[in-house]
Amino acid sequence: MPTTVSKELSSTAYVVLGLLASLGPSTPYELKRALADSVGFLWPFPHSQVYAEPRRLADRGLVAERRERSGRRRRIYSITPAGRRELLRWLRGRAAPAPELRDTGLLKLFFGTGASPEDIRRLAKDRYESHRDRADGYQRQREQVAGVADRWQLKTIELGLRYERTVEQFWKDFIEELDRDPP
Amino acid sequence: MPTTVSKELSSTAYVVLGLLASLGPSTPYELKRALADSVGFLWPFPHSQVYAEPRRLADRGLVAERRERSGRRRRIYSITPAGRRELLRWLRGRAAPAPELRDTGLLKLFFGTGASPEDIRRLAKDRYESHRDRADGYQRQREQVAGVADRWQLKTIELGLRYERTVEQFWKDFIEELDRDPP
DNA sequence: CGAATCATGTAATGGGTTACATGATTCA
DNA sequence: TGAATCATGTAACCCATTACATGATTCG
Repeated sequence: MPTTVSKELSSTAYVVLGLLASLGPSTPYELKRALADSVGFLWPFPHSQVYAEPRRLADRGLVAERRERSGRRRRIYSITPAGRRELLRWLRGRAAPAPELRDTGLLKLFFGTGASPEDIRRLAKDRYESHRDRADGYQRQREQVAGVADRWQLKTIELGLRYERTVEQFWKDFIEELDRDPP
Repeated sequence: MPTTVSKELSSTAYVVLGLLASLGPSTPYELKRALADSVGFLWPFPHSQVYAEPRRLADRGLVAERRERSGRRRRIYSITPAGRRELLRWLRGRAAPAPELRDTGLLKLFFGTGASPEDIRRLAKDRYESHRDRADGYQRQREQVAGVADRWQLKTIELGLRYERTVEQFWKDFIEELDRDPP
């Protein structure tokens, strides 16, 4: 059971480590819940991962696994000292280059010459509404957690909000441009 | 060799289809080049994929493969009528929900309570510069391709630019906030 | 008490990333 | 002509997604 870290862990792994560090010992299901109403908006993953990832981390000695003694015998994971060290090391290290946009709506626009003007218009409208709704969602979320979340977490929500508003505005402007200057 | 599409293709697949549709018959390496200076900023993938993906598409009958007769016998791919139909179908369909942020810098900020104030400051500075440089890159790219790219492609670059400026501004504001109100 | 829904997990598949490898060309 | 760099490809591994499955609980 080597505690040496062969290569950089996945971001999902750090999410799990981070959650375990702040929640204390947790079952996979508790991780899933915590994910849903905290980092989930930033780094979501399906619930199968909250079973797989802690197991991988346990193999590296970064979390410890024990079982309930009672009926269900659920697995309970807790972060180890080595896990805390690794989390901190990651936190202090340089962030990987920011990801590209990877927005399928934009991708469609890029190949838009193949589509009809109505298709483009539908796409724009669809994207506009979708980002507007998400921005509204962030705004509500920010109000809801204003009391409980810490300063840094609030900041991340703020960037989410700014991002969605930017994209919303982009599609809005684009629609108006289409009206002024139809293709 | 069934031309029926069992399930939705990956976005990477549509990038390849779209490129083949606009470039005409191409070798994997030509695809790689085209990717690098067009959609690459939107949907990048490593060059191993420009070999793997056309093969997958060929299995579905969406592209045709032939080999050079000369020395290298390189593979040359071209989009088939079925491929064009599929590309168009995708273009006209609803876009998948926009992706989450998935920004590792933001992720570190989220777990920032574990780090020291200096760590946070370093992170902010690093992210600020990185997004600023990328925004500058988009601006140059927009000027360079202003003549050749079509209207929709220019639009996608514009969103890239707006996005990067938004994030740049976020980290800039954040740094100033840290100065005003140190943690 | 029966049906939803929540809770809890495993299996299979496939795509993406990384690493490995080796021809060709260019150009100092 | 030798060293970079470009061109071209394959292999292996890992992780994420999807689908499958079945206990528990709630609640009408």
